[in-house]
Amino acid sequence: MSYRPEEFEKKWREYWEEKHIYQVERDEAKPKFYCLDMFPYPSGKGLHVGHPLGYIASDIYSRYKRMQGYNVLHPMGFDAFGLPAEQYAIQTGVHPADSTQANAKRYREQLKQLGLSYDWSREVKTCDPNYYRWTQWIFSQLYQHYYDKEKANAQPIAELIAHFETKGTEGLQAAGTEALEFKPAEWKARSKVEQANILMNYRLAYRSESYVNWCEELGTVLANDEVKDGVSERGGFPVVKKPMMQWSLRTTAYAERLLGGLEDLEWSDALKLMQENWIGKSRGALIHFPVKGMEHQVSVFTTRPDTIFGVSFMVLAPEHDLIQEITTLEQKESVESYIKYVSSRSERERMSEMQDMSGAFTGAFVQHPLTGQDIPIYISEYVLKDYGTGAIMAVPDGDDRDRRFAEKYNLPIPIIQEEKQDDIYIINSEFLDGLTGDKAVDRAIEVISKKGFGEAQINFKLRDANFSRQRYWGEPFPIYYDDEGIPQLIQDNELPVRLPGTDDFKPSSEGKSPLSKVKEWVITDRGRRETDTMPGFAGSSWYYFRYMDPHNSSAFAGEDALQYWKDVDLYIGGAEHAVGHLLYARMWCKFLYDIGLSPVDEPFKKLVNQGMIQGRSSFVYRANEKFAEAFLKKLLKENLSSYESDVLIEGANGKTFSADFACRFSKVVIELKSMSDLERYLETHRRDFESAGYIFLPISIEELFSNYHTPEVIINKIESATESAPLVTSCCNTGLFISRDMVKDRSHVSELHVDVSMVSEKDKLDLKAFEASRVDLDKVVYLTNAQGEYLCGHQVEKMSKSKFNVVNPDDVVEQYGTDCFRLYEMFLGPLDQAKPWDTQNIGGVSKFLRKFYHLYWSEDGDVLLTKEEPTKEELKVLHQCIKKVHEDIERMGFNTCISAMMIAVNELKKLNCHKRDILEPMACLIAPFAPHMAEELWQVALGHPDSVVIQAFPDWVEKYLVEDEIDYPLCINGKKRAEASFSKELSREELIEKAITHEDLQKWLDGKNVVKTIVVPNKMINVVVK
RNA sequence: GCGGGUGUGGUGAAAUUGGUAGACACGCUAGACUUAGGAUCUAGUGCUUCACGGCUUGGGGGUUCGAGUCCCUCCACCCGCACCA
Repeated sequence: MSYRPEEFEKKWREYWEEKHIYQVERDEAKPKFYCLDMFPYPSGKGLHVGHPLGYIASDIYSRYKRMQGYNVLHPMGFDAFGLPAEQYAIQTGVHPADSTQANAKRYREQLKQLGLSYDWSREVKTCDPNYYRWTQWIFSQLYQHYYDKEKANAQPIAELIAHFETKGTEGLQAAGTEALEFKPAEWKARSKVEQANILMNYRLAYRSESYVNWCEELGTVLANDEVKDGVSERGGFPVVKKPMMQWSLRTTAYAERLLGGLEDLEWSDALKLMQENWIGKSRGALIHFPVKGMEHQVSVFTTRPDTIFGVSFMVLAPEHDLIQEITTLEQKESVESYIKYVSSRSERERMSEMQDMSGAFTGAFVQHPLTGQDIPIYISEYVLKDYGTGAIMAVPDGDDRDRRFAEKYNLPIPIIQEEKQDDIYIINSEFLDGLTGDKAVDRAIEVISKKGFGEAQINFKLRDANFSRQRYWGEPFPIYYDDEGIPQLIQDNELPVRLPGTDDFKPSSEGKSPLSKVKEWVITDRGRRETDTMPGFAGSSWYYFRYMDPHNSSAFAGEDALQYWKDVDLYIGGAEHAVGHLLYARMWCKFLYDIGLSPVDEPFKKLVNQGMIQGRSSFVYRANEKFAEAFLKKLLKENLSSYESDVLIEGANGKTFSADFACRFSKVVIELKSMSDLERYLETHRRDFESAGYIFLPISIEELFSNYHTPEVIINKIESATESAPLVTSCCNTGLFISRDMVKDRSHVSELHVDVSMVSEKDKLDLKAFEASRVDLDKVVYLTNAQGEYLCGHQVEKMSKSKFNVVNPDDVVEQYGTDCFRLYEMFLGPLDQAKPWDTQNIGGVSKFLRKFYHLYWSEDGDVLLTKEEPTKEELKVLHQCIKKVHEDIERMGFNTCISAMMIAVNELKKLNCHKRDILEPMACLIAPFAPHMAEELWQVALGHPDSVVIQAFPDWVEKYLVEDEIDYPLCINGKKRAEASFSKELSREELIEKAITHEDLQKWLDGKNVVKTIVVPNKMINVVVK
């Protein structure tokens, strides 16, 4: 009986499930280990091969830890609220609750099929009312706290009110949106609404009118990390900045701690840097410039206060509050039209025209606090409203943008810096002259603060997170508005505020949530409910706590559970969450820590990003003849003579081609070294060609190949493709080269390359001959026929449904078995590296499993195991393997673990070893990687009554590893010239003696003097000669 | 523009602190035994040379007895951020 995973894998999965073997409870006697995967959003099409990479890695690690005696918490759940389900609902009418339910079910099945050791009894779903009840509860807590900058933690709002009543804002250290100032008496005199507004200025979850990213197409506001390149991350729709009344989280209050906390985390430097950049701390000064002839002042933040003598104009963001008040009558019109122009522009437009300076003069001036000069105030969109103070002092000699602006508007450019020996010195700046770098900055701040028109300041790029979404499928806020419009919390005992059922998910026009249309829900006795919902990151910001105690109905997690499980020891997931989820989750954790609920202030001790598994997308760019000719002319430049000739010339591998063919083909390949070159070329010139009336149509060719077998059909299909019906695909293959003539005349068949899988047996092409003539089809292929010409090629890119390059793991599992799939994903390369999915190596892994299996069983199904004493050699093989696997699992080097086991199996096979004493530990060793086979070997072959899952992971014994003889490379001047095996016991001198007298070295030593000898014990011997 | 990463055979990739470059696999070549469902086994396989040898970790330079690894410099690709004052 040979290795047939399909005959036992399912059996063991059922066995594990029946025995609840992965179910975990608190156990004070054992050390805990919390190993977490980033929970998936259950999208429509199920898992693809990229998903499981991280899951398998964390599963191997969890199983390893479990076998080492840890109490391992390894849960899974679903991030189930979010935009796609709702978009899908709008298109199809399927309620998000239903589609989410169905998708989650499918994900669960697929995950189970991968043999992952999750404790499913702890599953969480963010859209479950028993879950989001606590999301709402945590929101309430945020709402009821503010951030005390002095104590550096969150404090109850009641404290703030007490402070206002006794001291007003005096000595107040609360993080707020705006700096407010009032006396206790003034506070008491304020109306309820005014007081509520003041408190809003400090709450950690607050409502305010702010400039937000508005996405018309999605009908909602988006957080900064949900906007990429000026368009929405989901869907790629345009985004504009727009003032709106919105809920926000005061993430900025935690900026310093979010930055400082990174230090002790075991995260990759790259990831830490991404967070650091996002938080964007910078040191500088706040400087106030009095506006001439008015009470106002323009405050600016600058990191270079030492350039203050170089200021020649000021710039305000077009949204700056002061503009209305300072603009002179003469300038009013131009300022207003400029503001109007700016507000009409999308983020995309602003970004693409970054180099062009635009602006308007307000007519107002500030007075330079040191020189007394009049300095004009401009407005321009290059100054951002929400960074710093929304205004800058422009120093054209220090800043490139300021210089460009000055040049455009003919403003003076005072020279205040000089470069000498790689250092930049300040000049023409009185007391700053001759200073450089930090010294200059410090001195400037010193003088500025002494003279009282500014002070040192720290500034952050991080902004408060927008927390409102005008969408249906999210957590409702536990908020209603009373008669006076003051937001009021819904009491804890009334939670959850359930999401009402409705069939109308379309966002209403003026930026209102679909919930606003559910009248009977919105209107309550106490007032109108908040109709926005929370963003996707709300539920995912604390789910790691819920797994600790998922069924608790009186707390988000019980104290005992929190104390025991504490934090996540290992968190595995994609780098796409580097600044979104991971930052919010850290902030929520810090907040819960501040209010005494979390025992830790950082949730994820160690974090590993798995690399993306990319898909291989193939393309055909179709062009009519003119396009192709133009394209080729560009590429071939002067070579057009041969392009049109019929002369046969010699191609790459001594094969002859028509010049026509060879020229096009090889040139295209040579000129365009990669698909991205082609992409870039086409992108750059696309518009030119299109405007000249050429057709330009990207088509994927895969589906053609999977559905149609003959080249004729392929060509017909390509010809019939139109822009309205682009051809799309779903499988991987290499490229192809076809011309009409080649198809007609089968003698050319050697130049026709088609992937084997897409050709039926009788049409099988002469691939060998083709391979021999192959230039580099993987890069670019030129395709031509009577109707037009095509460029085919493929590109490695993110695996995604929209790119038609998705590979489904089910197919692979069905063909090779779960264990093989698991091993293969790990064997593909280092965990953290991005790699294209490619099944070409999978046979090797499958072979390895078979060999492993047949150490225990013969092909005929006889158990081969013997009770013989293992030899020294066999023990060495085993223990070397154990050691390597141990060490490599610890550093997440799963690919090399598998290599090590392959080596061991090859050696054991060579030794014809079927001894229990060797094979028992081997079964345990492979258990984290291939749990099904390990279980089969452990229980059936080895005859144990219990599961391999709970066995101890084998340990290596050093004495089996020692060698008596060491193979030394013998080097002359660092180059290996011979090899010899010497006893371990030999001294340095003896080794040198033996080396120098070694016969293979004599010809290298002959006539030379030995200058120096180097012996690295157990490693090498080097003789330096002259 | 700024920040980070990567670059090793035909391919995926190995190589604690500088110490035998290419482990382990795929593919390929030859042979064996067979022939059915992806076979298995043996040998070979970085390039080059008849050979001794020479060359080889993106290119160039340096430190060292010895460099994939350290330093300088240039190039290519990938990722993140981006009028952040």
